Amino acid sequence: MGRPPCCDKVGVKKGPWTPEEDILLVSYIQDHGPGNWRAVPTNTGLLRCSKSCRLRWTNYLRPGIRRGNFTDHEEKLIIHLQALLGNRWAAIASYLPERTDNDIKNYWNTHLHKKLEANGVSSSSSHQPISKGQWERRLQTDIHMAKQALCDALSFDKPDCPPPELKPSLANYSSRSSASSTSTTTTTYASSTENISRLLEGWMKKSPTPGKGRASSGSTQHSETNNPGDSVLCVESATTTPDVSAESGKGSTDQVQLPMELLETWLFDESIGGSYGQEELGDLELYEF
DNA sequence: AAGAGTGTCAACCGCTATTCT
DNA sequence: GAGAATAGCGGTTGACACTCT
Repeated sequence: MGRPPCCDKVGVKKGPWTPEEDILLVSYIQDHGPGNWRAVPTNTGLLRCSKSCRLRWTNYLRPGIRRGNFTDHEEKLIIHLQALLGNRWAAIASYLPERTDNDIKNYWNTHLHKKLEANGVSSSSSHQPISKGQWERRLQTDIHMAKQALCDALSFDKPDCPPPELKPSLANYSSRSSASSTSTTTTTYASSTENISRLLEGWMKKSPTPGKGRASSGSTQHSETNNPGDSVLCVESATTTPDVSAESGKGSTDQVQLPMELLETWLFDESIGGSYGQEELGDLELYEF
């Protein structure tokens, strides 16, 4: 015996969300908080399946989301992380807390991938300069080193620092009046989030931590042990399978803190699969938390 | 001005891991 | 423990907007 179905498959509406539907969803989440998605359609009267409600919330209605106008820094960070993690968009999105995995994925597919190919730079998903096995062995070793570094770091009595999604960049952003003030104006409703963000302001003030999902909401992605100013990146590592390659993207994961110098090694050392040489990456500043 | 071609992105689909009964 | 549903992820699609001819 399993759980009851989340929603009726019959009569489920598909296609673009209307403002009315968004308001219904936001109002409900304002009162109950995100999560328990199977209850959302029945409690709100929305003719949407729970999956669609969750997607709408995490990708468009959730507070603190910025849409469009990727900065140069974000662009380069995405390129770096894609080279490192492959098409693990949720993991990549966890390093850009204002962006959703779907947004990053779209941006990669429509802009960055073409741009890199035009420049003759290969991405890790399309071409790897070393064999997968080689890369994985090196990755395993480095993850081990990173874990060791983390253990060492934990042995110090350092104050906790917030996970990336709570870092000042997001906090500053979340306090802005409009989540889409920098986005390109379009005529489609879905891209016009200003009205929604206004709705959400009240909720943001009284809600402690929106979202409790995995990578897209980010709350389980990051250890709370890194400190402000520490040059580390958080990278998931597979614990149940050695297949931690970019292609896999599945399997249970745990979290290790990558020292920035190690990340730099990964990123710039072509012999271990760093797809981009220093000259290609230009003046990228590595993202520091 | 109109049709064709191309680009963008919101949403859906199918899958796996996790959770629940 | 088994089976079923949910949550979440990445890949893909299709509608719309924009550009070109």
